[in-house]
Amino acid sequence: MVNKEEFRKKIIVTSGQIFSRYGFKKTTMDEIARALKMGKSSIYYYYKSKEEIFEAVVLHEANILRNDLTTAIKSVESPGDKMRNYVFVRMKSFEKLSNYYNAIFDKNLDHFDFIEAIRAKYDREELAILRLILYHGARKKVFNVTNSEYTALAVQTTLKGLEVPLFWKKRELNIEERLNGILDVLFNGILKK
Amino acid sequence: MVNKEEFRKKIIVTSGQIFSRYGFKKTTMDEIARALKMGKSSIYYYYKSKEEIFEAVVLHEANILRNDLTTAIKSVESPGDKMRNYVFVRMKSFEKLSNYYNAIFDKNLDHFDFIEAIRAKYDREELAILRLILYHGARKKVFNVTNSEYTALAVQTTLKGLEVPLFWKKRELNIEERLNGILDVLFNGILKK
DNA sequence: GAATTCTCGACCGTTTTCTTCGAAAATTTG
DNA sequence: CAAATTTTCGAAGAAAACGGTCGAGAATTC
Repeated sequence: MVNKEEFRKKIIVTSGQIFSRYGFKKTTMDEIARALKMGKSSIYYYYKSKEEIFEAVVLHEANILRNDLTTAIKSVESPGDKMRNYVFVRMKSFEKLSNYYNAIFDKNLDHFDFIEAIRAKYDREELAILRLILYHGARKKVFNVTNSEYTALAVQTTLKGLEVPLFWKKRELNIEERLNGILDVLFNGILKK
Repeated sequence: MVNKEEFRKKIIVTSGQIFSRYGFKKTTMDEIARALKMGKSSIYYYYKSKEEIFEAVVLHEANILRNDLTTAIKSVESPGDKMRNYVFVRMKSFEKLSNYYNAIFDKNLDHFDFIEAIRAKYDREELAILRLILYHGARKKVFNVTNSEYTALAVQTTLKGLEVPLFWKKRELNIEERLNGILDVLFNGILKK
C-alpha cells in the first residue's frame, strides 16, 4: 500500500522508455509488462488503460522538460548564454519527444486532445520564460529589445519552425548546425553593436 | 520495364529505413506503402512477401557495411589507423544494424536462417581483412604479431563480445568509451615497445 | 487498338492486441 | 492463525490490425 504510488511511477518511467522508442501505437502492453517483469493484467490494477498510461507518461515527460529548461537557464549568468542554453535544451528535448508526436499524428488525434492542452500550457510558460530572458537582457544592456513581449513571440515562432522537420522527416541530422545558424542570426539582430 | 529494377531498389531503401527504426515485426506493409506513396498491393508486384523484402534489405545493408569498411581502411595509411578505423566503423554500423537483430530474435528465428548465412560469410570476410591489416602491420614492424591468423581470430572475438550488449540492452551509451578502452588494450598489447 | 505492364481498392483468414474476469498468491489486519 | 484486503496472474473474448490475394482498370508499349 505504501509502494503503490511508487509502482505507478515505475510503470510510467519504464513504459515511457518504450513509448519514446516506438510511439504509442507500436508499443504493446505485453512489452510494457515484460519490461516490468510482471503479468500483463497486473498493470490494469494500477492504470485502467493504455491511453491512461500514455497520458501519465507525457505529463511526466513534460515536467522533466520544464525542469531541464529552468536549470539550464539558471546554470549561466549572461542573458546571451541563458538564451543559447534555453534554445539548445529545448530543441534537444523535443528531438527526444518527437516520437510521441509521431505516434499520435497517425490517425487518432481525436482522443488525444489532452496533449494539445499540455502543449498550450507550455506555450504560455515558454513565452513567459523567453520574455524574462529578453527583458533581463535588455535591462543589462546586452539585448536591444524594446518590446520583450513581441520579441519573445518571434523567438517562439522560430523555435516552433524548427520543430516541423522533426515531425515529418525522421532524421534531419543537421539540426544542430541549423540551431547554431539561427542563434547566430537571432543574436546579430538582437545584440547591441 | 527499364525502371523495374530501379523501383525494386527504391523499395529496399525506403523500407530499409523503416525496418532499421522499428524492426521486422513492428514494420507494417501499410507503412512501407505509405512511405512509397503507393498502394499496398502494388508492392507485391515487385516482391512477393514481407520476408522477401526484409531479406533484400539485409543483403543490401550488408553490402553497404562491407563498402564502408573497405573505404575506411583505405582512407588511412598506417596499420594502427587502419585497425582503429575498421573497428570504429564496424561497431558504429552494428549499432545501426542492431535493430534488425532485435527484430529477429523475438521468437521467430526459425525462418530467418538466411541471416545466419550472411553472418557466416561476413565472419570469414572480416577475418581475412583483419588478418591482412595485422599482417601488413607486422611487415611494417608496427605490430608485434607472429601469427596473424590467430591474432585476427582473437580480435574478431573481442569485436563480437562488443556486440552482445547491443542485442540485449537497448542503449549502452558508453560504447564509444568502451571501444577506446579496448583499442587501447589491443594496441598496447600489440605495438612494439 | 491490342497486348503488356503496372496500380489499386476491396476483401479474406489469421494473428495480434487491449481489456476483462475470477481466482489464487501475498500481505496486512484483527 | 484466520479473516480481510491488497496485489498478481492466466485464460479468454471481442475487436482491430495485418499480410497477402484477386480481379478490374489505368498507363504504357508495341
